[in-house]
Amino acid sequence: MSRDSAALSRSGPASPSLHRGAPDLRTQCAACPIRHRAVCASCEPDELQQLEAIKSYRSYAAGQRILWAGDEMGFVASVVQGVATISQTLADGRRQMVGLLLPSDFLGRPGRATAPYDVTAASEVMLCCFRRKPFEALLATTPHLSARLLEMSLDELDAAREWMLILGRKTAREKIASLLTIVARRQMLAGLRAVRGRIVIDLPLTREAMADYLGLTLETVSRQIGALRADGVIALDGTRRIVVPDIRALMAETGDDMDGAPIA
Amino acid sequence: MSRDSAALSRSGPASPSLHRGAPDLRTQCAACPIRHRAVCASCEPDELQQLEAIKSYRSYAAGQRILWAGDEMGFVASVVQGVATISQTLADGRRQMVGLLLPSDFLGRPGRATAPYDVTAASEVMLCCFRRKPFEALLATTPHLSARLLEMSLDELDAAREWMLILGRKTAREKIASLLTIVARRQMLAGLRAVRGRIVIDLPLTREAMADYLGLTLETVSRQIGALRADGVIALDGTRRIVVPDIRALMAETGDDMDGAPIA
DNA sequence: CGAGAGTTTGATTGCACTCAAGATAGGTGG
DNA sequence: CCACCTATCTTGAGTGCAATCAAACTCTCG
Repeated sequence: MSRDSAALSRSGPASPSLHRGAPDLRTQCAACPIRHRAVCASCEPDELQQLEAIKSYRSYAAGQRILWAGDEMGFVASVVQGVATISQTLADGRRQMVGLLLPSDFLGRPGRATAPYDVTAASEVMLCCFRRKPFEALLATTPHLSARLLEMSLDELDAAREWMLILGRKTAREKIASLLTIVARRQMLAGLRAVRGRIVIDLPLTREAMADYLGLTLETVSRQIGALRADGVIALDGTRRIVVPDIRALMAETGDDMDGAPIA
Repeated sequence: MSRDSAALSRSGPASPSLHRGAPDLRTQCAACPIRHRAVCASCEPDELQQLEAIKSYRSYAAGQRILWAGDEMGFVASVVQGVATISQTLADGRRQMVGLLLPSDFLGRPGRATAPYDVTAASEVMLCCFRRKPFEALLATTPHLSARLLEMSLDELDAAREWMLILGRKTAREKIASLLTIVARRQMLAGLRAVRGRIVIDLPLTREAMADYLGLTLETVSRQIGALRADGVIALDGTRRIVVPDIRALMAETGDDMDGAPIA
């Protein structure tokens, strides 16, 4: 998972690196890969300038904790690159992932000072962090920002509700197919890998992380992925990369109504 | 469930009644029971006046569908009174509740024209409906409104995530205890029934609706409620009213960390 | 008092969990 | 370059919790 991460992580794995002040390409919003999908998507140049003044980049190594539940949160952030997970733990250690953060997703809640969930980098992750207090001030005076945040929050709520259906009512096999479909859809929206029906899903999640997403055990995840492979619905390229020869066949395994749009 | 509903429903069960124009007590926001918790909570008098111009009340009988997935939505609304459910259905009929609407909760999504979920009245329900288009216009010009809606959406997202943990990782017994705890907490926040530890939960949900909430079957719900009763954790007053002699004992059954605030 | 929805209880089944080895792969140091 | 080491993943056997199938019971309500 550190195939192409050399350029990204210059700091040690233990402490996030701060690139603030470096007149790097990455500090210019205009060249930002998530410019048109993140919370800042509808901001005007002058509004971006205000955001630039309170932002800084932080990188995290795969596996590194970004936040612990209960931590003081001095910032909110956009995910620029990589995948992070939001999870909750029961008294006896049972864990459930409650959020999957992909590039352009927003992390943190304005008005909340302490993190209610654990956040962990699943792959190499780069965040664009905004100091919380000034961000909240901007939010109050910048409709372009608050309207976009509302829209993103409502999208997340929809995603959470789809996820509830998966957790509450789907079989193990349907859960796996649903997860793969969801990630494939997100990757397509981000403009990646749409090669004539043959879709490659890069899922930097361990079997255990998938199990925590789906409310299963890692053994069941492994068995069901094996079964989908044996049935020709998916193929594996290593353990973390999944090739889907026919996305419609995969979607037929999710248990959903097939009324929705083909893929996106 | 129609014990005290005579004053509420003047319309037949099939078609919602519209009280618009009647200079009734209920049409005055100042006297509204959810005035300080709903989406309009932080609005100034002049802003309320603008809302009054686009609002109307609708009542629904217990069991009546409020919206079907795919329906055109001409309005968004606040729940004034009663309980409604938001649910999703799989191709073969499996159903999962993905939202529980209690008084002051908001229904609908600005910018969305068609309902993605089924919405059903679980008890007698009264909605305060705002025509969607003018509401969206107000939202764009009224920070008091949009900020409150953002806050409420983020609260709902938190609730959805707590719910995911319940669906994904809790046992049947823990699920029941969690549902009761959540409803008890909401009722306390609404200022009801805090009689010296002895809490009465009015849950106008059938066993089947609870099952749809928790990702269980109605038989399992019945059995686990029976088990909690047999263990003295709860008592029943009819089938829909639950008495909790010791809320801490109930919360101990949820599987959660007991770090959180006692009740609220 | 009968009808029907809703609820409870019982018997059995089955899917996913648990416990337990192995297999594979990525990374490290000799 | 290879052998090793640890993570991760796969596979197997047996169990258990909740689902399923089935029937009796209990409220309201007409």
